[in-house]
Amino acid sequence: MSPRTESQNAEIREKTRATILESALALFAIRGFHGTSIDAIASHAKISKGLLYHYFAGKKKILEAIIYNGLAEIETLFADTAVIEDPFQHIAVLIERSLTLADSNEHFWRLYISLLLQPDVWADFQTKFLAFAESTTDLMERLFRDAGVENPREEALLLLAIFDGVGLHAIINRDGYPLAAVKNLLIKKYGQKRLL
Amino acid sequence: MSPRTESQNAEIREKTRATILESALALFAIRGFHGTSIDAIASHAKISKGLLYHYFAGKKKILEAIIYNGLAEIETLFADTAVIEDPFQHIAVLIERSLTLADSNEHFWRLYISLLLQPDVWADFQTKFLAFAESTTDLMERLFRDAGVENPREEALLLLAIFDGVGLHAIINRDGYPLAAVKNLLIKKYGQKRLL
Amino acid sequence: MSPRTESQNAEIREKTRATILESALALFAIRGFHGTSIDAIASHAKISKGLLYHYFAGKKKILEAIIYNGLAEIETLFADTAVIEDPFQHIAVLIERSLTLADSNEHFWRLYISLLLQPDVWADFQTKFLAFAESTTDLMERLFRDAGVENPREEALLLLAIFDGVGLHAIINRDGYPLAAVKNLLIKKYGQKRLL
Amino acid sequence: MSPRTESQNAEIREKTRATILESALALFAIRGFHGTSIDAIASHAKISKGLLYHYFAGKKKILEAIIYNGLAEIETLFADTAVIEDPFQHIAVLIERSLTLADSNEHFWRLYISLLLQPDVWADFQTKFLAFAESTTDLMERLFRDAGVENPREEALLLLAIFDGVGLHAIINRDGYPLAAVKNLLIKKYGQKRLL
DNA sequence: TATGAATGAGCCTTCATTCAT
DNA sequence: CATGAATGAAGGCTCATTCAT
Repeated sequence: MSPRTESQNAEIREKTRATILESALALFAIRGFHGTSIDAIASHAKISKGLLYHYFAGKKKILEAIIYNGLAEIETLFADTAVIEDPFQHIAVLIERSLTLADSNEHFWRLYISLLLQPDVWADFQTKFLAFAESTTDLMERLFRDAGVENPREEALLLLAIFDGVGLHAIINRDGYPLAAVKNLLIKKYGQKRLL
Repeated sequence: MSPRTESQNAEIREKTRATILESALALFAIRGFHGTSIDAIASHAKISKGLLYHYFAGKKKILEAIIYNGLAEIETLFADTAVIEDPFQHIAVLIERSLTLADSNEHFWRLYISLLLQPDVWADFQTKFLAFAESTTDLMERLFRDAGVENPREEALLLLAIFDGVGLHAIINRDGYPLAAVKNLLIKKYGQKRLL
Repeated sequence: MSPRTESQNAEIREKTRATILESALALFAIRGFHGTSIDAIASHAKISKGLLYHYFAGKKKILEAIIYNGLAEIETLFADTAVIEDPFQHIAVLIERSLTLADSNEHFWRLYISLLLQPDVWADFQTKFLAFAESTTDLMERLFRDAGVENPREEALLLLAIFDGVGLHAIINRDGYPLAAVKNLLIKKYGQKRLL
Repeated sequence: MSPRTESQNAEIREKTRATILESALALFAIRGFHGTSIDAIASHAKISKGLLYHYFAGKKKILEAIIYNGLAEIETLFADTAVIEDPFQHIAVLIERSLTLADSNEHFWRLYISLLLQPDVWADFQTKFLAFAESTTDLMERLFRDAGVENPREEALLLLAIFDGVGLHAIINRDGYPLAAVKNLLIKKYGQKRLL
């Protein structure tokens, strides 16, 4: 057999890497970082332990890659909302997308909250996240201020807390949670001139 | 010499037991269940590993005792609010107490959210908690209905999500979070006839 | 209350000591020396661990006392057979008593065979036992020689092996073993002029 | 570099597995199951503790494998005797092989008797063994009946007890035991028309 | 005489990581 | 690129023994 071409190899690499990350995320999310073994990840990804170490230097590096990817995805999701001019519509879109995110990225969500609660696993992440949260809060505060709302800072903090709270409940209750109804209620409350 | 009296022993046992539970909670909260070793708990409690097993049959039993105590404490906190007649005042008191709880019982709070997110550790807890959540939601829904609010079920779900969301943020940000201001905003929004 | 008299104390001591030894024997016999914990012995004897150490300096000392008692009992059992003059009758009585012993002292029997097979537990015992076996073999050999049997040494070794073999099977099969029938067969074979 | 071929791995596994079983048997036999640590087995086999668990899921599984192998070996040893037509010769061959076995498989022998005496370690084995013993007894009874001997059942039970009794003594006395002489005596007694 | 809290060494087992192929 | 055998440290748990009362 002829050897693989370089681009074939690159493709394989990328695919294997993705498989590992998906497997690790699925397990970390449900069992936690310490509760997930390298063996379990390799099994889930259907590769050997040795190969896994070819792709990632250690368990923590896998976690780092997951977080990196996850945050990037989130940033992408919100990147194009900046062009929305009307602050109320902007807020409505943020509500819509945030809650959709919790629904579609359940695993990442579980992991990310867990990591925030247990800073011991990876203190770095704490810092990185707080920076992200800070900038999001600032954006939201600006929107509320532009909308002429009283106490824009507190309203911003509250709405962001609502995102996490609703996301949390939606994930925990899973099938039983009326996410759409709650989302609508929120949009009704926030997506118009007079805050309810 | 005569042996210790039974009450002397009971006192010793109660004290040591409490120390162990406190130590375990402090560690579980920050490092997670799997991330906390029995050794660490024993060291923190300043007792030997062996003695720890004299008090608890295993790591999981410690967790169970912590959860049991924690839930009992929470139920106590809300037990006497039933007598409040005015639904708005009732809601205001619930807001007040819930958020105070997150602040004062930070460790339990961290642990409890983590457990909900990682059902693998103790599936039992999931069930027990969902029942608790269900009954709380029902109570809250009734209050909103009594208050003549539209969509009482969704409003109830939302407010409970807010409790957890704000609690989460308060805990994560710790010193930087203006919990009092957010609490006031909430009370202003919910503690009066016309929901804002 | 008046203090106990010295003789009352002595009585208590003797009784407690016996209880401990019985409990230990029952457990050692079934679970083995290493498989039996001090805790288990104390529980079985319904006394505290501390008290147990008042009576015996350690686990091994308990074993020693058990062996000592057991061997003494066996020696007693055979002591008065020396007066029997007819070698065939003598042999018949030895068969009778040996096999009865296995039946009545099951626990000691189990323990004693186990110790012989696992000399590591207590090498001392090995020596002590071999001496006992040697003297028993000599006695038996003399009986066979007096009876005019060919190969008295080998016959002696064989008969003693039969004792242990039958005892072993009787114990292992317990209820299902026709010990009486086998005993009769043996007495028929050995208790008469012409060996069968 | 390419990974080891499957057959290379199989060879390694088989070899290491055998080493572990041999080491474990040697130690279990002398010190008993509870008296033998995993550490001791690994040291004896000159592998790491971790590797041992790569091969066996636990201490008990090692024991099971040993028993399984041992019983298979014994069954092999007796499998081809069925063709012998003359019952006396058949019995003589069984005597020969049984006692040779005790001599050559000393370790397994020690272990197997110990396990029978201490059913607590592995109750399953008890059952499995009793079935084996039952079928052996049936075979032997048939032989005695074919040979026209009186009380064939009791004679069968007795001879099997003799196997175990002589084996036991041969093992305990080790170098000092005239196994050949006793074996000859037995063959003289049993290997001919008129039982002695 | 009697109790049971307390200790620490050691045991069984798991797991992140390395290495030979 | 890929495998799985191998290691060693650490984790959960047990247990003989000591000690204060």
